Amino acid sequence: MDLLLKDILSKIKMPPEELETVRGFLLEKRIKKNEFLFRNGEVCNYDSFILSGALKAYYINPVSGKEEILFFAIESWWATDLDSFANRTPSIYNIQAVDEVLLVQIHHQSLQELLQKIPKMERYFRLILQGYLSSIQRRIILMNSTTAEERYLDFADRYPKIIQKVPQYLIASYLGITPEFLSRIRARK
Amino acid sequence: MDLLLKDILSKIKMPPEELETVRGFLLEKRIKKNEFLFRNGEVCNYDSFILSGALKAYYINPVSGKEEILFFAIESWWATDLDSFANRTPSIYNIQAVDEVLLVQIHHQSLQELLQKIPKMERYFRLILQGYLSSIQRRIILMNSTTAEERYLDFADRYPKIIQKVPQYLIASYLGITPEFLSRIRARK
DNA sequence: CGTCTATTTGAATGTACTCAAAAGCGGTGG
DNA sequence: CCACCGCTTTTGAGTACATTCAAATAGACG
Repeated sequence: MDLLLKDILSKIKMPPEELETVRGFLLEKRIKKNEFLFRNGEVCNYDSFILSGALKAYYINPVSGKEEILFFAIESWWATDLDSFANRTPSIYNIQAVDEVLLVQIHHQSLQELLQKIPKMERYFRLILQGYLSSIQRRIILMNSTTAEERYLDFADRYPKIIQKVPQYLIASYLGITPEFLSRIRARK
Repeated sequence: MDLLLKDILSKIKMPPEELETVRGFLLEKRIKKNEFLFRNGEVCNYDSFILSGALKAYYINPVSGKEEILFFAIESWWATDLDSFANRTPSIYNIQAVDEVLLVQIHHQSLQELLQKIPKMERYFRLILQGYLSSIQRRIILMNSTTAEERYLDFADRYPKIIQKVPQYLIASYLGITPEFLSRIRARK
């Protein structure tokens, strides 16, 4: 839990007693390998901050019927389907534990109350979103302007921790290529 | 300017006198076809809300040397390089007017003051970011799981206004394909 | 050790790209 | 009003990057 409180303090100023109030809205949760945070079709009720472990978000390609990775999330990241969480709509993807994961969660309803009680937290979440928007935009640029090989090298460079714990066929899926082709890319280095 | 104030009221509650305070932080600006909002390498000092017209954001592919469209923006959208604007770093792309554009702008410094004076605006901008994050994530899914043809049909369907004003080779660039290939796609319908 | 899953290798194929050239189209000036 | 210019779109031929399907290896785990 402290990892989250530290993250908050790194982004906004907050006196200790307010921080304790924030703590009161949070829940710790442990989920086992392969368990789901939520599934396609459910409304996502929690926003989850990762203390340790890794999650994968994926959807099923309606044409091929295969799993496709949307993103991975590791410690210090928030993971949710924001559209589902914020607008109370069924999620279009799944989030599942890659290994054992320790989380801090906040329920949708609690978040509304927290934002009401401590409006400063609006700023915290705005800054979080801002960071994600930059990184996802960077990913779009990468997808449009580079070959699979460059994307793989960039990913390996940027997220070595993920490469270590996640099987190669999931990395391939994240990069938008087949596992066979990723294998060939790695072979020619 | 009213289009923006209406947008704010559609997302958060705000008494008229506060809304007038917000107005005081804003500037109207008209830019001509092909003029730039900012260029690659500059720090982006304004966040701009579009009242009318269309903008394109693009970067130069370092390998091919060609322009690649990151996004288009039309009325009721905010346009900026958020990373540059928020973190005072040089922008990695350009934003240029596709036709004559009417904007409401807020300077980076003014925004800090506005957020201080009217913290409710944190919420407005958080909600804006939330919407963009959802739509950009949707775009990633589309890029990974569909062919160029499906992407074009989806785009044509979703943004008919943009199709009307933007030349085809820019649409191709946005979709991550060559103009020749887009031409062939359209031919086979 | 055997089973199940993940990775690698091979061959044929497809989607999209490159380069080149032709055709279309809109504006401007003679 | 037509001719020409510059720019966009289309068409053609050859090529490259990445996929599919199939089969062989390699690894992990009970």
